[in-house]
Amino acid sequence: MSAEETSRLSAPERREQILAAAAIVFGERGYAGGTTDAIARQAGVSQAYVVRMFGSKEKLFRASALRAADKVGHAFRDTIATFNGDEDAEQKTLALAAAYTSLVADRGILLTLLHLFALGHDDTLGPLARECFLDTYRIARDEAGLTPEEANAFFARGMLTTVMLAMRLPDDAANPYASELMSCTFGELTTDLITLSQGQVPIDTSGR
Amino acid sequence: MSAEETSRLSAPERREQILAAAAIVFGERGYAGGTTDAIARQAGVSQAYVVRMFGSKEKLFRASALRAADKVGHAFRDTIATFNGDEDAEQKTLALAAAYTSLVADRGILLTLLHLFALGHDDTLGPLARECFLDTYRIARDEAGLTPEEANAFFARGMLTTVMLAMRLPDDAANPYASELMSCTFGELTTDLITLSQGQVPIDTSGR
DNA sequence: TCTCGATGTAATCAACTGATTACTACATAT
DNA sequence: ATATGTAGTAATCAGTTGATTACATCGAGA
Repeated sequence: MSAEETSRLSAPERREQILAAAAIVFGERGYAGGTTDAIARQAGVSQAYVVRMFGSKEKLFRASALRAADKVGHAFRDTIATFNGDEDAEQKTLALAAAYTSLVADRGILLTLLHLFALGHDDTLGPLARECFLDTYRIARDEAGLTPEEANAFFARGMLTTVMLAMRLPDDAANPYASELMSCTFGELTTDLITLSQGQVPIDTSGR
Repeated sequence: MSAEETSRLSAPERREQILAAAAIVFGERGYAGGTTDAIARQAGVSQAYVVRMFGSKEKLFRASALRAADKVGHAFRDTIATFNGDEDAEQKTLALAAAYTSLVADRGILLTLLHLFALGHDDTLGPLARECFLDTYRIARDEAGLTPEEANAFFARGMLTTVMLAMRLPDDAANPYASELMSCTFGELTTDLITLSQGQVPIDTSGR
């Protein structure tokens, strides 16, 4: 992904590339901790270009968060579209959970959303956090047809999953408590998620 | 809390005061976003004093996170100490959940932990995050005697609770989806948590 | 009362970082 | 071929912030 010697790209292509880089950097370091320079480096462009394309770091973060929430929404809707109406709640929940965990492969988006949620006290980012979260909740309730209790249990599991991935618990797979918790949370996908999580290379950290 | 005209205090007293202020500031703004100056202002001391007492911002954050995890551990152990061995899993889980939500009153500690967990990719803070989390998990498994599945469900609910509070979802109590989700997650404590959450005044944000 | 250690601050520094500006290079259409 | 708009960068600036230093003030014990 980084250090690609791509020549000129169209603005929409660069935009997507920068947003992908932003998801990784913001996902690992959060809003305040993620620098536009680190994002630029990850995307293979100059820091000035990143700022100019999005106007400001905050606008870039907003775009990054909205893109992440959009990806979650699309993954859910794609799954819901496969329902034929005969599924019970457990089947639907399992299918949605599988869709959610598959998003781990899209590096950074789940972690960027977690950082966004954690910044709910911020005057300008807080409303965005609540909007993104409630939009997703709405999909589970109205489009997937889960009951409040089912949706609640589903989101609880989702949050635990996200936090465990943010903590890099798969790095502690040798720890019996960690491995027990992961098996219990991820089920059959545990080994897949562990290899997936450990295969993600660190972002460039050297000076400007 | 802030702008107190307290005269000289002993070092341990100041230390605790600064740690309480740090929990609030780090809880709202995260590690990178929380400045030593904001913490100093919240504690009513100078920025230089905050840094010197803890050596560095990172050491202060570590102390703040450890203190938060310690408070969670103590709350759990205090609850576990009331068990007489006749409780079933649901009773124990409910009692622990009540203990956890009561920690919301200790402003910032749950949110500081969430920010710590979200920084699990950090080279130096990541191990601390996993340690704090697994220590708490260990208490639920070995000291409270929950099964892996019970502990899993308990932590899932706990994470959802924490994220909802971080997002300030109680501010959206007028939103039917938000209120439904809160009722479902918090049960009878919903109204208490809403008033508690809304009573917490913003931290000082004016210039240095 | 007079030290002397501990509490505490003002002033300042150096590094970092988001943003801006002026510029270059490439592609496409006429 | 040349003009023009778009992609892209190097250089630089100004504000912020963690850290350091030198200094001030309080209180307890000899």
